[in-house]
Amino acid sequence: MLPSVPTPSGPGRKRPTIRDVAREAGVSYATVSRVLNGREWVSPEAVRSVREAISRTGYTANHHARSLATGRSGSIAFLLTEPQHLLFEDPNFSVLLRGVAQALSDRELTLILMIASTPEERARTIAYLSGGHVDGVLLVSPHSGDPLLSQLVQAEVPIVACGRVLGYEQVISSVMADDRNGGRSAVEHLIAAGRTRIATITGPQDTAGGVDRLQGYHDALIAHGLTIDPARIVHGDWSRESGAAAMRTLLDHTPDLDAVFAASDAMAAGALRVLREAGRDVPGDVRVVGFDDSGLAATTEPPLTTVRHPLDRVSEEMVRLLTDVIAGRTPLSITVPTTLVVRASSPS
Amino acid sequence: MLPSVPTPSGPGRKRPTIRDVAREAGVSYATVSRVLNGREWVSPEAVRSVREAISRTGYTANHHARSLATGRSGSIAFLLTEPQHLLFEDPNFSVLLRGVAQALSDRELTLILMIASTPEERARTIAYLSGGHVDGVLLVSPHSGDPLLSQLVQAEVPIVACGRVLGYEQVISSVMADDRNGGRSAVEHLIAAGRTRIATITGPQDTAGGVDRLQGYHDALIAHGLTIDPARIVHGDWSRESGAAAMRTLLDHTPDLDAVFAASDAMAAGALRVLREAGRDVPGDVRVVGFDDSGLAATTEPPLTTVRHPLDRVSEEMVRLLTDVIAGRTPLSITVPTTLVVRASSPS
DNA sequence: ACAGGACCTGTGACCGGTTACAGTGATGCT
DNA sequence: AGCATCACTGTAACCGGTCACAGGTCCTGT
Repeated sequence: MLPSVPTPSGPGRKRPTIRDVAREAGVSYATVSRVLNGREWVSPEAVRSVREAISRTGYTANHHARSLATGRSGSIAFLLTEPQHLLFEDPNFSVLLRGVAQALSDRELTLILMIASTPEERARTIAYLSGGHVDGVLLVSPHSGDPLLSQLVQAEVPIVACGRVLGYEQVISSVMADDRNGGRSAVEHLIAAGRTRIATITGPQDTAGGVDRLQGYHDALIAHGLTIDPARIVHGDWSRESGAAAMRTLLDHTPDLDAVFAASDAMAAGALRVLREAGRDVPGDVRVVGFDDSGLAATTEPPLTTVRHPLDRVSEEMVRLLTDVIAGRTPLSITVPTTLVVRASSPS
Repeated sequence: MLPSVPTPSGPGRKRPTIRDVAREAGVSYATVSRVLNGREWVSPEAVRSVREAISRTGYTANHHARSLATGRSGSIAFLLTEPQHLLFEDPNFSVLLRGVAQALSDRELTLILMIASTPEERARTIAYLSGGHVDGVLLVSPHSGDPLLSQLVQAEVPIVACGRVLGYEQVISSVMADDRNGGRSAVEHLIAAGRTRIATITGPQDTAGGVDRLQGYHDALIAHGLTIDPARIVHGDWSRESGAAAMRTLLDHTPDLDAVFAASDAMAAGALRVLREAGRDVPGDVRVVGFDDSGLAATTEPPLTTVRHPLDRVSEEMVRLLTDVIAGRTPLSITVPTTLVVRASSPS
């Protein structure tokens, strides 16, 4: 007989429990539990009849009960500590979130999205996370001075951060792109094209990414015997507007520049606009290279040569690392390689 | 005495339970529970000593145990049924997610992000959601034919969708922008500027938004005695590329057009690029109006006049509606008003 | 024949809360 | 004084799972 669609719920019917299944299958509830978890010895007939009873009753396990009994929740918090308007507008953030969601889904883990910007939210978050409701926490670009960090560490929650967390390297695992070599390869690409008066628009210098990408710029110039001119280094905050502002400053102070390395695509896009307004041809007069290879990069005018920030790899590694830490591995920081993507703003 | 920082956890120490607090406070655990939930009669001294014991022990309630006992989980699923690469790249999606996250956080509800694109994911999702692990589900732009919908409805999970769900109006609450009037106001703005040969690039016609915005276009033309020329209506899929393709078709078929209403900003941006390449001046030769007022709109060249899709209102209303449905209110569909944002692509 | 292991199953305690119910003093009312 | 009521508190059952432990078969080896 074809089993009709299981009817897990109906008007007054309650959801079937493991006891209901046991009764249906004519075994004890412990046996049903064993079949469900598949770890111990159960006779083939018992397995079969339990399976049948499960599909007949439309049984699904109650995660809350299971979590209570095992102490494992099967869920991971994705925690945002920055004011969220900054993050949600960042296309990189969306890509990271998507990757993490997928990686967790693949492992049958549940993703809990938490915001901790206001003081009350932060207090609630701490209580929630240290309350053992999640098995681990993924942090996105935390500020190293954030008191939340020390509280989480004290609560001994497994944590993996996106980006090195200065001062917590021993206790918080992290995954980050190889920003330094990425920056270096970007600038070397400009040098290889014969440019020598290369400016840079940096990211915030209190983030590991901002520091490392600038360091890569230094590395490349030094390696090729070029002098580092402080006037050619202007700081931005990752945003398009800050990139535009920085570009104006650069055109004012070092008008003879022949290339720009921007530490984010958004800043590069702002720079491109200012260059166009100033009548500079890209890439003829000035070559431009960005960083991230976000969705933006392919649609600027001209399309942007950029360093690909492999966020899909990063998210996958974050989840892998977190499951390792949950399983007891000691914290670890890993770096994933970047690659240069050449487009029209600085052709090869 | 200043109470030192509570130490909720330490090397071997287990988290304190309600029993530990009761012992500390010298009352029974039922009394602690009563204090926690604050619903019944408890003497002031008992309240005080329990409060003290709680802060002394650093107690936080175990949500799993509470959910098990009450049948309420305090968490809401944000469910994505579309292939997620489509959604995560959409800036509107990020804004909606941010709004929902904030609205849930304000109500002390937890947001669980779920992806249901592959068959296995869908099966897991159904099991999870109908398993009573969440109190409600927020759906983002579900396809009306999706079998997931009927299963969720059958499982009697409270649902609120973003966008009307054709065929489920009676059982699934929804929140949507007033797309029809938004489209109408966009086109009337063009008519008011003296344009008469107005084309439109629509969204997919199997989504409520796509249909309604086109309907608004019809409404405006008819109301002002203009004829509807099928050659001036081309379909897109919301994306920039489809907008560009549609614009090329329009320039081919009705080169005399003097205005375009695109049903999304991304499509409008694609259209702008094609118009510029074709040497048409915007807004001189052709006026362009978009829809959504996404981040994109302010950064196009020229900046885009657009209909503001109030996603912050939408997300707030979705959560409000969902809590109502969970509390037993019958399903309801609501519409939030749109407003025209005038920029350079069609100045006033 | 019987000890011992492999295989399988059921009982009952437990996870950490909520809540129905039964009780206890103190007070108010007749 | 007697009794009902109010204000408060504790006991115990329950939510739906997991798992340690104690058996019970059956087979094998001596």
